[in-house]
Amino acid sequence: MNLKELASRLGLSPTTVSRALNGYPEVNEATRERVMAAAKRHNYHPNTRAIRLATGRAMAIGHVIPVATRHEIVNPVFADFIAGAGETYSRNDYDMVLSVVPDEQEEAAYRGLKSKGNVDGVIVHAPKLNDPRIALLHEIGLPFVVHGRATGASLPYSWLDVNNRRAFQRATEFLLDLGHSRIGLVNGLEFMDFAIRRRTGYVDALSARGIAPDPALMATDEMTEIAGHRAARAMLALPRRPTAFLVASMISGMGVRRALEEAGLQMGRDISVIIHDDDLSYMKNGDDVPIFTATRSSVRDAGRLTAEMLLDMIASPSPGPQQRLLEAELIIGQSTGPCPRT
Amino acid sequence: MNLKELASRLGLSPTTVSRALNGYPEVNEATRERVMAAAKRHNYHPNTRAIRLATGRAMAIGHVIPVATRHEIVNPVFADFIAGAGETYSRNDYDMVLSVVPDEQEEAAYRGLKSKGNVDGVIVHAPKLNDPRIALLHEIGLPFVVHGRATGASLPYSWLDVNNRRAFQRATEFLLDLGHSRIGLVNGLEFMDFAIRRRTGYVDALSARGIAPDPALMATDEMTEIAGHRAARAMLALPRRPTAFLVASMISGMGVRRALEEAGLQMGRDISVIIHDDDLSYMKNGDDVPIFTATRSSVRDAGRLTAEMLLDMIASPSPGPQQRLLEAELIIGQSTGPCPRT
DNA sequence: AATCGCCTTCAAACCGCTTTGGATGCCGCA
DNA sequence: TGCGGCATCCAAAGCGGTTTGAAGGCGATT
Repeated sequence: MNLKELASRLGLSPTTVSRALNGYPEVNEATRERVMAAAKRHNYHPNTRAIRLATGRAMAIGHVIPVATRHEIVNPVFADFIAGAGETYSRNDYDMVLSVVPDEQEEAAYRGLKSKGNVDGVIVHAPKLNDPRIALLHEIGLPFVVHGRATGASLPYSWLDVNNRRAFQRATEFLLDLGHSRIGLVNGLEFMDFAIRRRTGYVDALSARGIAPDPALMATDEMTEIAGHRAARAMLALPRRPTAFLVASMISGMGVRRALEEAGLQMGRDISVIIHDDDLSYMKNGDDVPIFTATRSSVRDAGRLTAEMLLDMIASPSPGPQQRLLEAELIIGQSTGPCPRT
Repeated sequence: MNLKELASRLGLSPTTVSRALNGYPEVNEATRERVMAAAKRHNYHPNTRAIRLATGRAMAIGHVIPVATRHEIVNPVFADFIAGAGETYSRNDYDMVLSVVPDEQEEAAYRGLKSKGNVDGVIVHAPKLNDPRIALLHEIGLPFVVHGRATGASLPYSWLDVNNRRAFQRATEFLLDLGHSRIGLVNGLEFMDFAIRRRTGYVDALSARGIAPDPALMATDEMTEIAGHRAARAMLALPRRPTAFLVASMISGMGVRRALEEAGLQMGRDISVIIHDDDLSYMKNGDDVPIFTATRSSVRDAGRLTAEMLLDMIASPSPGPQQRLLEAELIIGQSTGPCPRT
């Protein structure tokens, strides 16, 4: 069942039927209702491919996911972000198209999306220091919003980010207030923008109290259980071990916890841990009482909001970029306590 | 730059240019080369929307992700499966479109995908006992492949699955051979097809040795750290606690490990644990030596293969369904050992 | 020399919708 | 009575490709 057939059944022209269905004013209300009823009765759904060609809009948003032969990126946070963004798309009748490409083909993927007209815009994930994608997308003229920020970018761009610096600064201060002064930072990879900001927050908080950051207490690696474990174990083996850890993610946190348990230390009593909690749906930080004290910010909400921002931009392009900074909450769990006297 | 313009620059008709670019035989080789060169020079990429309308094919595969207000589903396995499938799509110039919809709209989502012509086929995730989606997709005539199987389905369908029953049977036998006889099963939700099969494997192995399954040793819940911890702790509190655990996932396994550590039990010595390892890229089971003894099967490979199967079916429709059963490997890690004498 | 057939190329229809630029009919008003 | 204006509706021209049916050119066959 297509437009033409529906129109002929109704004894109307395709023009009128199209307008009736799309809510244009120049059609008689009685006619409109007749058309709507017939459309429903015959289960008519306009062909998306035709709409797209006729309107020149793709009604789709792209997400390019570079996938290295080396691991990284297919990160656990991604699934929840996508779920959030996807909800927004569904509500607005947009499609979400994912391009999974080897990372050396990332640029080609963006260019292809634009020149082949597959999408109306893209969301940029996991921005890095001096991320080249921002200049690239400007050049090819594809609307985009970055989830996160890219330190070093010279061009203006739209973004939505969590205040990572502030979150880690507050977490550090919280630990300092509990009497901890040797605080291990188990950070993500520090070419990732968020990791840079988190370290800054940590360093700033220490410096503000006159504590010089100790490089031996600052680890940077992938946010996996393995890496978290490795980093924590190394720090616990130091002559003056840390009395607290600040950890980049829930998963790293599990590795840290494993190291603590191996060392016979009880979390929350012998040693304190704060993690960053993305509030992942399959990796909750406890039921009622949080396991870990954490800086929390829902990455799923971020997905929802980032997508909304992009759809807004596409619907009503404005000159300047849109930007939004979310604050993480600091939630108190069972993993922190006063620094034990030594 | 579009076909018509390119054609006129070359002094050819759109027909010829189109055929030259698409490798049709009825065009002079010299002409073809001239066309190819011009296309490259002018950076011509055919408009996807036009191709789709003209050919009637969407060149896209859909994945419907129902998202409950309650948790579940946005599961960690999903990201890796998608990454695998996405690789296949990219290689074949297909788009991957994800529909994230509230679960009560799942049926409508499939119908919409078909009637609006957004996709050429879909992949069905996480099949349940008597999954209604199979009959639905048959009815609406959308090609599909199921990742997993759906016990109770009466219609034939294509699927790719891991031999979950066999994997858990072998794992159970392995533990039995080590002298364990009280083995706790920390399973996923048992309306999920894979969880049913795993339990069957476990029960079969026990029965074959004349051991009656003890309901107190069989837990079923979501595969989260929290739930794994809860289940293991409950079993460890039994008068006759298990000496081994068989666990549905890496993440549940971390919860189990936490329970063991709380109970002061050393994994691999005091108590054995086998998990199922989906070989997730961000949640590796150890570097060189596996942490957990595990039944392993890469869900990313599964994604790749499932997508290939679907593309095959679309390219050359055959009457019968395609089916493929992968075997999991049993890899030995540090979490298992002989049953300690009591 | 006329005919046949192959190799190339092209004009035009088509995919299913949107949108422009009228057309038609009717009412109100001068 | 004549005409402007409004409310409705429609024919046809896109959108940018693919594909059908046909035609021109040319060497080979008879």
